[in-house]
Amino acid sequence: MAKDFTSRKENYSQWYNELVIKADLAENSAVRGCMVIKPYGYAIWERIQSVLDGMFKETGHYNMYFPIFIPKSFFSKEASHVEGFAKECAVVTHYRLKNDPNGKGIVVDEDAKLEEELIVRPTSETIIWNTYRDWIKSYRDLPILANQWANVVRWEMRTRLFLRTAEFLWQEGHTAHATSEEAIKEAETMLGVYANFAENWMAMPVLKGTKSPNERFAGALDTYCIEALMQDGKALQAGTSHFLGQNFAKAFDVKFLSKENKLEYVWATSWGVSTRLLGALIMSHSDDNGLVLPPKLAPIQVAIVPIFKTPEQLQVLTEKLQPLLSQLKSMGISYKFDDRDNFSPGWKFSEYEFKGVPVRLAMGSRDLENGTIEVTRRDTFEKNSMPFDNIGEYIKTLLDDIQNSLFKKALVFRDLSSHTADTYEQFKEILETKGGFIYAHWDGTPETEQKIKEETKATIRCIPLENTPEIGKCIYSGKPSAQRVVFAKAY
RNA sequence: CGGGGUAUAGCGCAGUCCGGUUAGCGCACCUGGUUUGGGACCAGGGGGUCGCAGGUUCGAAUCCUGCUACCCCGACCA
Repeated sequence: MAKDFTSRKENYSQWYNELVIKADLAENSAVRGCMVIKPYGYAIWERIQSVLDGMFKETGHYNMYFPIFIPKSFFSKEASHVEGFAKECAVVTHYRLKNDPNGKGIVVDEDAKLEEELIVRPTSETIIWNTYRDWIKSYRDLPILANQWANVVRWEMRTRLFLRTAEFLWQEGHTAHATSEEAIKEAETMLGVYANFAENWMAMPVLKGTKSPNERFAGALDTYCIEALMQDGKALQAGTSHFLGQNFAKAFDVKFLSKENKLEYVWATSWGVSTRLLGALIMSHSDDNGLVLPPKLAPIQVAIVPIFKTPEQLQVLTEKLQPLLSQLKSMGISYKFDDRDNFSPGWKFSEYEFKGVPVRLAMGSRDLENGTIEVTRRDTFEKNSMPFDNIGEYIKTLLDDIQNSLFKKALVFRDLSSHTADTYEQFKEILETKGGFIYAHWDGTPETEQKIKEETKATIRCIPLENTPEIGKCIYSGKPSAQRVVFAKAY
């Protein structure tokens, strides 16, 4: 196989970029920091959307849509929220252009200045809670379990395809509850949905946990997250779910009359995942030959390449393969029958490898004589000549097998890349030599976390939920600690 | 906003130091032919205000001045 990519181990960033371009997922746009998602990349996003949306509906949620513009005054009502986002907001100040009076081109019409500037949403809590005030009067109006699929804009200084772009696609759930307990349960439920999706669909193991105060969402009382480990030993936050307490209800004056006829503030959550999941998916499984997609999310699960010289030969192969195509269709397996005559079989093989198609079938005159078909799996490159009869059933089990083995492989990698450190020296050495997740004791103060971040670039990725309490001493300050937390360098 | 770099065909680049015919190469594209079981080959062809503006010169992609855009490393990234 020809090496078309920079090796993962030599230059991870470059490998990642080449992969995204070559697999035809996305490219940089003419607009700084923004990305063009190409049809193949978008097809994967649509798979992610459809599975997640189904999970949301199953847990009682529904969709809605709010404006992309948020009046500046809304934005400043929750103090820590505005502080968290102020530095990366795009602002609309005018609503009209005009021809340049001095000659060429077009200029902003200064007469068309907005009385109040509009913020292009970096997230929608404020505009949604401003509306919830009108929707919620009684405990009978609760809960609201709403979600929105949308784009948001965060004006980042430096961007990377899928991982951090100035504009990105995501879903944001915004729920309203009568009690604190119910809201916390909601935040935890949605974290569970995300973890389930990551592990069982993306084949990507994740740690579930809560964020330290430093890393918490601006305006939240508690932030739950799932953290995944990439192949270069850096962590990636793959999804978050926030318990917002009554912060937004108080900021937007959202109150309801309880059963007891008492006026109370509403409890809130918000939760989201973005096109960053595509970045996570790419980095979790891909190799030096291109993308590797888990079958459950692959837009094309099986590529079928007939090998022919003449139209007549293609005709024979097409007829022979037709029952298999029907069978795959009836089994709900997505396939592409690639009978293009302007590309050689070798070209097609490479293309499906770049694109991470889990299973490739090839059939030519030799197979016709022998009653066989060639089956190649993308994750291991294992290639077998199989009897053509009943190949459909075999493919079904093979796809399941690939899905499972991708998860297992990623899990083994994560376990091998997880370490414990008991001293600061040990901690720094692991960071430099191995990377990965480091379980270490922390005294619980933002100051210590900040110091460690400044000195090592590692941050607390999460305080794991499934963790046995263990008394110890903070690696930095030596003060007592009740459990280990997970440190890593992060994207 | 600091430090470094780049700008030449759709993409990737050479040519610039040391000015001199008609600006070149690979990929892609078009035509014809031979090919097709791991990115085929041959022949022919189309495509360029050399980032922008000024200057020096008989002559500028090349030298000088100014500007602009983009990339990389930092700062930023709930």
